[in-house]
Amino acid sequence: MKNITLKEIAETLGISITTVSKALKNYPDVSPRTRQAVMNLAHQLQYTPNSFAVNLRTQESKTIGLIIPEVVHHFFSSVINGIIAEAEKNGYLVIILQSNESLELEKKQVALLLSKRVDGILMSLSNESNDDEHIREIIHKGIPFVQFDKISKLIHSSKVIINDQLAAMQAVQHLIDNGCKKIAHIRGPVNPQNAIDRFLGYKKALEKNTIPFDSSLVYTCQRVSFEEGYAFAEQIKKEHPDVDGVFVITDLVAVGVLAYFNENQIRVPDDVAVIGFSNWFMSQVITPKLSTVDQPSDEMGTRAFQLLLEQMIARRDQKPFQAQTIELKTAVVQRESTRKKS
Amino acid sequence: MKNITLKEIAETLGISITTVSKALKNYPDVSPRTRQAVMNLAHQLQYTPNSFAVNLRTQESKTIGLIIPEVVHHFFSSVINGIIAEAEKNGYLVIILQSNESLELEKKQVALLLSKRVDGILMSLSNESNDDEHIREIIHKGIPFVQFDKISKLIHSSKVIINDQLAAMQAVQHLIDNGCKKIAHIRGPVNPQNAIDRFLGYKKALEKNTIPFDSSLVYTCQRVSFEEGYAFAEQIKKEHPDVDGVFVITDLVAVGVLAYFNENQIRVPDDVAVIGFSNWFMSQVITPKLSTVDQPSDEMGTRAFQLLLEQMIARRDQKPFQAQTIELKTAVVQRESTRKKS
DNA sequence: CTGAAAGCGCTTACAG
DNA sequence: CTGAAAGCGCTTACAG
Repeated sequence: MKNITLKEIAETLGISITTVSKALKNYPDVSPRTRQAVMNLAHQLQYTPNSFAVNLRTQESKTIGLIIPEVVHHFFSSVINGIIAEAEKNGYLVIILQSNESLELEKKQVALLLSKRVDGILMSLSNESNDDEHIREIIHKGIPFVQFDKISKLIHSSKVIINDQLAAMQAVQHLIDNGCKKIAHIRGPVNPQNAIDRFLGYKKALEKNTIPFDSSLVYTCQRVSFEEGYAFAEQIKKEHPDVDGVFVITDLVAVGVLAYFNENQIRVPDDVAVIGFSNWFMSQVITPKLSTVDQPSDEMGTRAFQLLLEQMIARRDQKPFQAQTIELKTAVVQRESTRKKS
Repeated sequence: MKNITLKEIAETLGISITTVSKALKNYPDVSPRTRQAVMNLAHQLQYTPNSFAVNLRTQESKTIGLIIPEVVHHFFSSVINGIIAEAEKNGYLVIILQSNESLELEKKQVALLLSKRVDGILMSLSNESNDDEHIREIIHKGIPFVQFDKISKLIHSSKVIINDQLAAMQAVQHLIDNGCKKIAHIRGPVNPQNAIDRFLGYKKALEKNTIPFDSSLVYTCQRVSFEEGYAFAEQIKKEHPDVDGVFVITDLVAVGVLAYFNENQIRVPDDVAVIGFSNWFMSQVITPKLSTVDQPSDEMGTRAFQLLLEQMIARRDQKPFQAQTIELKTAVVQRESTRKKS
């Protein structure tokens, strides 16, 4: 089936393409009669503008790119949800790419989006990202760009984040308030800023409560998986049988910890209390229900898109734009895994 | 930063745009020297073709659209994963839209993708979809189209599915083999084909085992949520205290059922066995671990894209194309929620 | 081997 | 109020 063009409408009506175009776009300098005739015919023929031509003419595609480490991930899929909803509301479509936590893939994907000439890019960094060249390229090209969740502090751009350090401090304080004396931390990989910040929050909380920091109580994930949680739980119990609290980088890993404890008759929270991070759905349905730090994922997506939109508009209108950082609120959610009998 | 165009390369080199274009695309009728010079300069200037112009010229965008009921959903997010990986491998980008199980939104999204002139559309129907007009529009326009998972039998297109009826039969047979005599079914909404088929599979399994079908044992979800599972579990126990097995439309709902049973000292599987569907990640970490039907989600995405690609290629080459249906294998996964002591 | 020209389908500054 | 024309940046059939 052929697509209708302005030309066909113009020919049918015996007027010029220019006038048809103007009528359709409600330019004021078209007579009401002509406008009406054009509108009617366009509607009747179900005319839709050829977006390829519009893109070329206007130099925008009303499409943005999103690069995210993983899609099958409760937190990230919720962020995606927020982004695509907000984008659609504003007439934008979203191309989603998954970096799989690989810097190499991430670089390729940035190049891909750049060559596709998306109007803007939203990004959460992969764990391997310690090299910023590809990101600087985005900014250097003047493409609107917003980082969220896993960001690089070294890149000057808009950001939507939480205060990971504070949130982690509160989580660990929560363990301490529940009577924990010897707290292990299963941290994320070495690169990501949020893993670093959560680790620093853990340290600070100990310090504040004059609990000595012991680096042998810190376990570092590579892939941030359920399996690692399980394995580290075992290792913790072997190496430090007297650990009575564990603060875990994210819920998925914490669930692995619980699985090991459950299977080995280690009572949670009585023997060891466990707190996760991110408030994944599964945390409220497992046994025992996992205490965690709630992090507004949907809102993170929404706000990230809004920030990007502001920047895209400023760019189109050739107005200056100030990068902004939005910090979202978090909250400790107490469930069974930390509720010690007192 | 301005983008480099063919024109600039041509002017710098003192040759024509035509020749630059041909050199870059490795046309044979360009002298090696010229080609080399063009290649060098293009590389040096980091030339990337303006995809807007290429799209307009070639009438394709190397972009496909995906409409899916929900993103924050273990099964669907895994399918997305399969799709975007396979698409990227083949040089395609994916625009993702979420219908939120709303027919109205779904229709808008189809129109949006059509007006964006994506090269193809991949779709899993919303629960409300009983009206096919918007889908027929896709096919009528000649846009390559593949349905997966939640399909309409009435639409003639390529499809990637599982045999829901058979899979459900096997799940219920599994309950029967484990000694269940009175089996309830928490089914999906009335519209979706897979909810209908799973229900039919349930009926068939009963029939085959000469267990009388009792419609009061069938409970119908509206939103297919954890909460509904919880509520129906309670209702089942009130209305039919002697039910000893429940087959649930999907794991998320089954987890709700387990939650109610756990909280009310109803022992699973000893008092009631429970089997879900789809093999969500959380099913293996809850207590008791949920038996379910495994459904290859990643592969479903991969195959759906492959089918779409075949059709896109056939269209480009003006070759005929036969719609195909791929049926993927499923398997009952036994875990704790059905392992009765015998 | 090279290049002038047409054309993809729009938008918009400009002339009348 | 209407329209001819230029131009966005490519690709490709065609001529030389």
